[in-house]
Amino acid sequence: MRPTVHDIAERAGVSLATVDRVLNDRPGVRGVTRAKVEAAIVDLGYVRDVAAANLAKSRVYPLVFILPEGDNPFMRGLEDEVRRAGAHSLVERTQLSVVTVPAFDGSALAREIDSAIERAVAGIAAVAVDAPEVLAAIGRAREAGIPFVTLVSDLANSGRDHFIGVDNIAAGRTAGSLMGRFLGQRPGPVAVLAGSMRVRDHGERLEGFLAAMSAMPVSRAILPVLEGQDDPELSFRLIAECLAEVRDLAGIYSLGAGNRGLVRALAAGTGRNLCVIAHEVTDETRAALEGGLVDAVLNQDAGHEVRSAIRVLRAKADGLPVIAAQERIRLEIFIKDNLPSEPGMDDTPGSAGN
Amino acid sequence: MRPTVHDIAERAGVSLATVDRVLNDRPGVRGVTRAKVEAAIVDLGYVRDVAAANLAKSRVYPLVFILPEGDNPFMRGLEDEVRRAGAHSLVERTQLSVVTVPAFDGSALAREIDSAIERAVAGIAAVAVDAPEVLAAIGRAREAGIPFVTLVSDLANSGRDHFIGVDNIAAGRTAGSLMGRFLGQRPGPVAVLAGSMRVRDHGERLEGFLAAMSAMPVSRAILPVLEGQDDPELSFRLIAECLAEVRDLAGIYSLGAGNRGLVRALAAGTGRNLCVIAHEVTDETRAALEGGLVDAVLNQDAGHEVRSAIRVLRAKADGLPVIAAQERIRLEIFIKDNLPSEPGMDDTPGSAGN
DNA sequence: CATTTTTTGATTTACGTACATCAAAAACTC
DNA sequence: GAGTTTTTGATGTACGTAAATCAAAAAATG
Repeated sequence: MRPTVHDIAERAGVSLATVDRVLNDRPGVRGVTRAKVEAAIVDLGYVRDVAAANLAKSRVYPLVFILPEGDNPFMRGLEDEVRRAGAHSLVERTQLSVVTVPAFDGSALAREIDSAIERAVAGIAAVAVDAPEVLAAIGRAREAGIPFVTLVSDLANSGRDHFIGVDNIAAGRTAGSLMGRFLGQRPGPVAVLAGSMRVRDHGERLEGFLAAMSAMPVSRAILPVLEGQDDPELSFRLIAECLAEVRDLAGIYSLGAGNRGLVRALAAGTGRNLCVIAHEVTDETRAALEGGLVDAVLNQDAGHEVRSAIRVLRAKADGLPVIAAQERIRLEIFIKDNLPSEPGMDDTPGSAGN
Repeated sequence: MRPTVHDIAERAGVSLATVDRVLNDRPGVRGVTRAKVEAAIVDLGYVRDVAAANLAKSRVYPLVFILPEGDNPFMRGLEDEVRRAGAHSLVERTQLSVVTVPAFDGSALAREIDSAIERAVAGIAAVAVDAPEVLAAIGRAREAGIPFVTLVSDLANSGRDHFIGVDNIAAGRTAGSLMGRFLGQRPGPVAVLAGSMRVRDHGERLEGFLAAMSAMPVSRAILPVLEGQDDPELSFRLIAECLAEVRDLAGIYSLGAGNRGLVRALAAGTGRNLCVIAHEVTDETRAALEGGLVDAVLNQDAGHEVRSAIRVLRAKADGLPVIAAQERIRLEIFIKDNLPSEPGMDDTPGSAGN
C-alpha cells in the first residue's frame, strides 16, 4: 500500500506538522530535522497523492492556448480541439482558454504571454513565432515558474518545457521519398507550393523534400517555389498557372496551408494525372484524398497535440515526469486506404458492443 | 464552481444521507423523494468527483491483460508496454497484471477470463481468439459488470465494451495500394507471407491486399500464400525458396509476424531489388526499414493501445464517457523518413529545453 | 386512533493532504 | 541561569465523497 504523510511522520519520529512543512517547503524546520524527514520520504518511496492534494486545495489548473488567427484550416482545427477539450475539462480540474493573435505577429504573441503570466496561469501552450520578444516572454514565463509548451512550431533555445509537433525536415524528406517512389521512372518536373519561405517550418520542409528528391535514382527538376501565402485565391492562381504553363508537370508538393486553392485548381485541371502530396488532413484534403486528386497527406494529429499539451503542462505543474513515448507526435502518412473515418462518426472498426 | 452533494441536498430539500442513498442506489428512499433528488442532480449538472470518491473508498482498479505467449515480437512488445505502464500505475490507483496463455488457445483464454471474474477485477483486456468458449466467457464478464476490451484482435458479437486495434481489411488494402504504387509499371509477381490463414486477422489483411492490388492499373500475379506459422525458421525457408524459384519476383507482402525470417532471407538474397511491405515496427523491421531491405512498415502503436485500454476500462468502471477520437487506433505507415527514433531515446525533435 | 414499519436526518468517521493556530518544548544568546 | 527566539507538536478545519448508525419523523396499516 502507498505510504502516506502519517508513515513519514512515524518513520522520521516527527509530527505531521513537521512533515507538512518539509513537503511543502514551509519555514520553521531545522536542517537536522529536515534531513530526517527527507530520508524517510526516500526510504518509503513516498509519492504525493496529487488528487488528494488537489481536493484539499480546491485546485484548478488554468491553462491558456495562444493560437494564430486566420483561416488556416489546420489552426482552426487545432482551436476546435482545444475548445472541445475545454468543454468538459473542469471535471479534470483543468480550465482551458484560447487566445488568438494575428498570425506571425511576434509582439502580439509576447503580449499575450505576459498577460497570461500576469494572471498566474498554471501553464501556457503557444504556436511559436521566431522573434526575440517571444524568446524573452517565454523566458519570463519560465522564471515565473509557469510551464511553457511550444505547439506545432518550436522556438530553439527558448527554455520551453516541451515541444509538441513534428520534425519538419523529416516531414519534407518523407514527402520527397514518397513523391520519388510514386513517380518512379515517370519523367517531368515537380512543383512546390509553400505559404511563405519566411516561415522557418516551411523552409525546413522544403529542405527535407529537396534532400530526399535528390537521392532518388531518377534525376528530376524542382520548379521555383510558388509562395501562396497560405491564401486560397493566390494559391489557386499560382497552381492553375503552373498547370497551364508546365505541360509535362509530374507532381506537386504542397508544404503549407494553401490546400483549398490547390484542390480547386486540381479539380479544374481535368485529365492531368499528377502525383500530389500535401500536409494536414482537413475537410479539403480528406475529400481530395478520397476522390483521388491527392495521393498522400502527411498529418500531425491536432487532437493528440492538444491532449499532449494538457498532459505535459499538468505534469510540469505537479512536478511529475512526462511519458516521452506518449507525448511524441508522429508524422502520419495517409493514403486513401488508411484514412480514419470522419470525426464525429464514433464507430470503432468492427464495433459490435455498447 | 462545480456543484457538490451539498448543493443537491439543498436544492432537493433533503439531507445529505438521502442524496447519498440516491446517488449510490442504496435502499430506503421513497420514489417521490428519489425523483426530487434526481431532478436536482440534472438541474445542477452534477458530476461526481471521481477522485474524491476514490479517496474516500481507498479504491484501486485492478486490471488484467491476457496476452498470448510465444516469441511473436509484437506481442512481446505489447507485454513490455503493459509492464512498463504497470511500474507506476499505483499512483493512478491502477494495478495492472499480465497473464499469458498459449497463442490461439481459446479454452485457456476462457479459463483466465473466468479466473479474472472470480477475482472481481475492475476490467479485463485480452487479445481475442475466435472460439465459442471465449465468447461465452466475455458474456460472463459483462454479466458480472466487469468491463471488457478486446485488444489487437476483435471478436464480433461478443458484447465487449470496446475494441482497441486496427481494421485489418483496411490494413491489407493499404499494403496493396502502396505496393502497387511503389512497383508502378515494373512487371513481376508478388509473394505473400502469412502466419496462418486460419487466423481471421490474417485472412482479412489478405482480402484487403488482394482487393487493392486488383484495382491497380497494372495487372499482376499474386503467388499462393506462404504460411510460415509466424515461425522465423519456417518463414526464412519459405522466402528463401521463393527468391530462388521466382526469378522475376517484384514484391513481398508480409502480413503476419514472421518478419525475422523474412528479413534474414532478404539480407541473404543479395542484389534482389524487391518492394517489401511488412507489419509492425519491431527491432527487426526497424533495422530492415533503415537499411533499405523493407520499403514500408504498417504499424499499430502498442504503447497507445495499452494506454487506451487502461483509459477505456477505467472510464467504463467509473461509468464515464470514452473519448472516441482519443481511443481510435490509427494504421500508421512508416517509411525510412518518418520512422520515429528508437524507444528509450527521449529526445524530442528540435529539443532545446529541459 | 394506536401500532408498526419505513423513511429521513443528524452525526460521526474515514480517505490523504493542505493549512492555520497557539502552547509547549527545545535551542540559542548573553 | 535567565531571557529570548525558534522549532515542534497537537489540534482543528477544510476539500468532496462514502458509508454506517440510530433516533426522530413520516407513512402505512388495521
